[in-house]
Amino acid sequence: MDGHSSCKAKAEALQDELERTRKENETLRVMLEVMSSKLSDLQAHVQEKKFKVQEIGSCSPLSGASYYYHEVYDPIKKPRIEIPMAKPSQIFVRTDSEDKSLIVKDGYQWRKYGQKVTKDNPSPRAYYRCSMAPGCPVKKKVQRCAEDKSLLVATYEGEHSHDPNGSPGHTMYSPDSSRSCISCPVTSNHFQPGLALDLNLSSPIDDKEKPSQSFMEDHTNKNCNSKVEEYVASLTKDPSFTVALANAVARSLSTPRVL
DNA sequence: CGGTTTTGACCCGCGC
DNA sequence: GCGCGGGTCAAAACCG
Repeated sequence: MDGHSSCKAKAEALQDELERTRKENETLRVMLEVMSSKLSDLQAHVQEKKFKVQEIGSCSPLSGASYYYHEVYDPIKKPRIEIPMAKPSQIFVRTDSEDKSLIVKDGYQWRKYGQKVTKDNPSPRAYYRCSMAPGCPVKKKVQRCAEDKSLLVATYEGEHSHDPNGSPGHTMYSPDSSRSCISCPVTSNHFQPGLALDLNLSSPIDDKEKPSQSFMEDHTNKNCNSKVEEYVASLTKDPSFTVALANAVARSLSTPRVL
């Protein structure tokens, strides 16, 4: 008699779990749909930007130069403003706000040549030059975001005259190229997740910056799952994401999408 | 000992 | 012309 009741209890437990899994699957399906929706929006956005860049290139007296839109985070005026300019690019890196070092790990070796406190930001700005190849013209400025101290803003100028391994060449790796990795989404109100790039593959493996591209890839692969978990966790904690999720669900119910 | 960091001084462009 | 502010220089200190 005991065996029979325990079997029944097990069956109920399994059914409960099955139900829970179904609900979880449903939730994940909705999230996937939202992600797909956002991806489509972003792709449309990128296409729009490309079109604008082409327009600027054809109108500008300096149309020979490569121009693109520079995304600038300006917490005082607007969440994001876009200024057409020649080549400097910005990345945002989430770090520990207690960490005083202005180090952005991006696969290159940098030599610091100056530090200044600027008027609009109490945090000092650090100036770096690329030290991987003599004569490499690339410079970068790193400064903490005035509003969000845990956020580092790195501004790059110029293009590397060598590859990330330090060997000379003209691969023209640039921080704004596709090697960027979204490893830690920024969920501040001023940012849309995915628009803030984070190159800081924060790992205690080695404090030195690794100039090896393969290191970056290996590291990315090893941490891929945990990063995805981190990403999902941060999304579910973000109230704005919850609102966006609700809106997206409402939208998908009113206008069914064909994927 | 060589490379890097720190930091005060200096330079230069810009607005008034 | 002057003052301000951002960017760079360069000597000293630091570090592995």
